[in-house]
Amino acid sequence: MVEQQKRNPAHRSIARELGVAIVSGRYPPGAILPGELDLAESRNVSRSVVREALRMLAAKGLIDSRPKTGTRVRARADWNMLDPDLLAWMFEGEPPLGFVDSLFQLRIIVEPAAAELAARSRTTRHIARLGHALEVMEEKGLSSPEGQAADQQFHNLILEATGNDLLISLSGSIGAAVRSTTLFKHRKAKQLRDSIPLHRDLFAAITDGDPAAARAATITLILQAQEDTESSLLA
Amino acid sequence: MVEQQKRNPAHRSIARELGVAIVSGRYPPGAILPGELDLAESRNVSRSVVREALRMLAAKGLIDSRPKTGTRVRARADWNMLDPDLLAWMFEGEPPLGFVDSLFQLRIIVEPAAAELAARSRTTRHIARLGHALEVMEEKGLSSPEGQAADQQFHNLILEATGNDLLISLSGSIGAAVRSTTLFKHRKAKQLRDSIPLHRDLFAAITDGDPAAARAATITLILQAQEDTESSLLA
DNA sequence: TCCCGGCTTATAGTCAGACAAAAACAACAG
DNA sequence: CTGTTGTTTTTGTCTGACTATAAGCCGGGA
Repeated sequence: MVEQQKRNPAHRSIARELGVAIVSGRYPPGAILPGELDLAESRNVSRSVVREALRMLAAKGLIDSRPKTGTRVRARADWNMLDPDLLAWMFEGEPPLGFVDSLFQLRIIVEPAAAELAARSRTTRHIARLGHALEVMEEKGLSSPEGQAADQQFHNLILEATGNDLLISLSGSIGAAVRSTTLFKHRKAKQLRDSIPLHRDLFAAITDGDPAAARAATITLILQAQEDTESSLLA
Repeated sequence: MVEQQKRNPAHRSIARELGVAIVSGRYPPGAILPGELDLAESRNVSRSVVREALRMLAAKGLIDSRPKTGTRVRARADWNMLDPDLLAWMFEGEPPLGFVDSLFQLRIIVEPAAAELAARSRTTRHIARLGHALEVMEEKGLSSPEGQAADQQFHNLILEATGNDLLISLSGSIGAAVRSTTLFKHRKAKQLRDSIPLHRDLFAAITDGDPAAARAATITLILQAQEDTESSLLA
């Protein structure tokens, strides 16, 4: 079963390129990007491709186009920071330290509360799938790609168990960002603490239907991840 | 100072129309929408306009296009539920009751935590602006457009005071959705309880730098809004 | 002097038609 | 039955033209 590699239409890569340029500050808020014709010529693509790329960025709140004025980068407050693409673009370059802090602050707000909800409304189906993900993590270890994928799925399953569509959507966004920070962790840190026992605690709390324990286990888990991540960013 | 009315390019309205059709279930996940040429002809626009609209929907995670297969509606889990446009489209028709519940569940998770943070890291500048918004609310009342705008801004300012970009972005999304539910409240409910005293409590807690009180006041505020909203939805 | 209305003009917005490329499906050969 | 090859449908890309919009200038009037 091979994972279908992502197709790559021109408008997608142009959007990515411009998106990275914007979030990395090369085109700061208020700046006006080159005209559609210039962009098309410099990238050797047609104007339609450029326009479709710009529409995508506009849909994410990054830019605003109007005749005569051109295409202007909108204020950061208007950006859809929780868009998975946008988060991924943020981590293309070096992630600003403050941004990593913001991410963990959001996780520490959302995920413990979600774990609490999950402990209340989980079904046996959820428990089974969580158990399976945990097993994979234990067998393959957290350094392996399979183990990391299982880790991702473990956390996604918890949010899914809450039955709240908005939280599930957050799951995808935060997950994408966490995937990126995990890269940094494993790139720089020599020795990471083993988080599998903590995952086991969390699993037990959810299985037992113990919201308070689920919240506590999640908080511990995130704080540990934060310490590991920050120490590797400073290295 | 007139509020600039929103420009309305064709690709935007087509995107809106298709977006509403998708979130309202007329094109359920897995369904394949009509070909670009059909869409263009039936809407009396050119194919480029349709394509740009589709790119916008794709950027929000709603659809996925590929040659030969056509354009397919993606699974709900892939949608960017926190996108302000998407939230607005959800409320175009009648908002599903479960969705309103999800929204309040998210608010009760995020906003009290944000108020706590705000009480810790607020600056005098924030306090001044919060105070001003509160004054406007008191003078104009919550039934007036100005009062409601001030209410919105009050809550946005709190999230802004946290200094967390991701939370600020959530502010825009949640705010857009709340604006829609507020419409329902005032449309159907005869008498709403006055929430201004609660806002005053919250303001005082943030000014005093009392995180626990800020959390408590916010919880009360949201619960009251939830009760009012749900009673008007049932009416 | 200052304000207002019309003019100019650069830029995004829209249109039309053509060809390229991907991929599902069918037909065919082994 | 299986692998391969061709066919065909649909999105993807290109080109070039025209339209609509709005910023900024310029001139006329209070």
